[in-house]
Amino acid sequence: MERKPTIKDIAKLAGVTPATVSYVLNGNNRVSEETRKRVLSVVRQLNYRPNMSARALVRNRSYRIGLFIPMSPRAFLDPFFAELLRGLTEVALAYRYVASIIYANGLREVESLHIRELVDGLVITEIKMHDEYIRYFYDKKIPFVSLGRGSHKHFEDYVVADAKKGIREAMKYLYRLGHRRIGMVLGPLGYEYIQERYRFFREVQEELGLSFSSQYIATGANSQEGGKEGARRIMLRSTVKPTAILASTDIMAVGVIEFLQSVGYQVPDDLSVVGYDDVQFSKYIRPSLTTIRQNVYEIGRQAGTMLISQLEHLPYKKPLQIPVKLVVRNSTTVNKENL
Amino acid sequence: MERKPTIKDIAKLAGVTPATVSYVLNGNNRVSEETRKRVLSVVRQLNYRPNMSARALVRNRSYRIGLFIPMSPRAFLDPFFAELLRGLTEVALAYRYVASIIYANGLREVESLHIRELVDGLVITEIKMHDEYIRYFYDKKIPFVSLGRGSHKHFEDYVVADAKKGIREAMKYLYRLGHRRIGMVLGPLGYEYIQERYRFFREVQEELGLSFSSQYIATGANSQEGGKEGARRIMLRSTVKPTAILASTDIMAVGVIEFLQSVGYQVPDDLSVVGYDDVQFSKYIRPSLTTIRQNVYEIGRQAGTMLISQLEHLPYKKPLQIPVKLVVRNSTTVNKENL
DNA sequence: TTGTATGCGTTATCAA
DNA sequence: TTGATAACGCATACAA
Repeated sequence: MERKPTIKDIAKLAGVTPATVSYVLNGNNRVSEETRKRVLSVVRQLNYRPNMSARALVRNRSYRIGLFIPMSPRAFLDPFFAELLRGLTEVALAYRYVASIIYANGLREVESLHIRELVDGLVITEIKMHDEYIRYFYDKKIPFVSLGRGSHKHFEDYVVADAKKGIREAMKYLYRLGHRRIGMVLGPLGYEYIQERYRFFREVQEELGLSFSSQYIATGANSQEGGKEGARRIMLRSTVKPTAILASTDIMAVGVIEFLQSVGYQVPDDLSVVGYDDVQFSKYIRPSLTTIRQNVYEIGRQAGTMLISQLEHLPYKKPLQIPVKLVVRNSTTVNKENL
Repeated sequence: MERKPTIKDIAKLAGVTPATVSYVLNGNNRVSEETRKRVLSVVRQLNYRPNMSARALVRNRSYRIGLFIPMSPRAFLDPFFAELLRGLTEVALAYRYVASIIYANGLREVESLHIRELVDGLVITEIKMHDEYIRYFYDKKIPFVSLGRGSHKHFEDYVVADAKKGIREAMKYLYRLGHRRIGMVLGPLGYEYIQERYRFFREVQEELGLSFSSQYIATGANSQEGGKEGARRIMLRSTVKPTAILASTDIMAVGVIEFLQSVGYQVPDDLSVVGYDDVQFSKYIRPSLTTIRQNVYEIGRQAGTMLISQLEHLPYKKPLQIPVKLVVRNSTTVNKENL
């Protein structure tokens, strides 16, 4: 009979009661060094691992964590989430948790989900109306970690990428290539991370002593179409054209390139284009895209660790910032005006 | 006090014992219609939902299912898995299960995972050495559903796409465009789904009365590089060049196109190229890719339903076949030789 | 057709 | 420092 050993088996073999075994396993220190050793040796010997269902029942936990994703066609096709989930899953399994996607479209759908029956806590991504969700989960006392800071005062359980450094690297790189008139095509400003990328763009512009012109800025949907449209507006209304364009996401950069090519510009010879994210297709398009890469997998890992630490009342550092870096490919080159 | 109602609360209010409530909830029909109604009404009234942890403990289940993925850098960047997981997650949640990724690289790593502690069952994807995994899980009596059939005799819990129909549509489409010399660039034949796509290619060739020439066939890694290499070999060794090439995956098609362009061919004017899968980047590359689309989301849903039905001993149809369809974009056009 | 009693594997309370 | 024992919420064998 190959039945899995239970806490009782351990207790019997170690000559103690289940309670004592439980104490040992849970780091309760009101137990003598001697019995602790004895118990642990039996645990190893039988390769005992606590039954998570039983533990879940008595501790009123599910040992599941969720990656909260706003339901939208885009969401799941975005490799960003897949990478995130990979990182999250990995730390989850290490702690004997399980990570799952939880998706819902809007707070009303969230209400109907009975989130606490599904998971012990959530990692929420940089969704639209981010603040609303943060407040909601905060008020409902649903444990969560946020990707992106939000605007709440007393909330520090978040992980962010060092977007400023990314933007700065990209801009400095363009600057060194001789670019002075740098435009930006932005996604919807309702998203915190878009706002942030724009703000840093402005700040770095100042650092570099570049003048600002609203002619070179356009917003649009976070899509290929949006990128095309943004590029079109910038190119049509500017008398002196920009020599480089930074897009707030890779997918918009694709649109930018497409528009430029459609009206006869060569990328990067006539105009350099930089993306943001480094999603999978960035290296497949022609020209391959120079872009700012976030280590999304690492973000997932850190967020997962933070969430589980919070759930288990373990100490942890918060908030957390993850580095980013510029990946140079073929959509950028020297500004020939300066040659 | 807003405590969640338990089975005891229901029992008390309905004037029965917890056992009776349990019978009603689990469809045990040795209970009178009258008490059943009474119980159900109380259940609805208190919005009672069984505690899954308790149920998990007593039934020795975790109510988690896993999507088994061979750990590899490629795996997670592949939108195929993301889509699959989306479908799986959706049915899982409907049944109050939770879906998670389980990844491992090789059977040895699987061994160390204690899979049955993590999940009640798996959906396994079309991995290399597929058969080995099928046999392993089969022998270990770990419930699972396979994507792709494998070669086992008495195993029918699988979901497949109708690849033959997809290949046929693509080839017929090329045929109608005047193409007669159609080549194929293939990924590693160790994968069942690659073998299958090749086999159907051959069968449809016969159907269409096209002659076969091994000159037009090349295999390589399932990657952009592999696609380039395959196209190179086909183009170098053939005296009469093919007018169209079918790639076994989109990513290989990208490589094929890249090679052709690099040696001065125009796609689609000189050569038409067709991919398979319709992953995200297929519409972003230039020319955008004509490809065979599988409804991966639906495959995920069906596989999930099959797995849960198996776990819960519900009746279900097996095996299952999902339709595919050709998506025509800009990498294919009429064969000008025939104009 | 329904109730009683017991067990699932842990953790936690209270004594000892 | 340890042991009995009672929960946790549900399912089920057996009795009534």
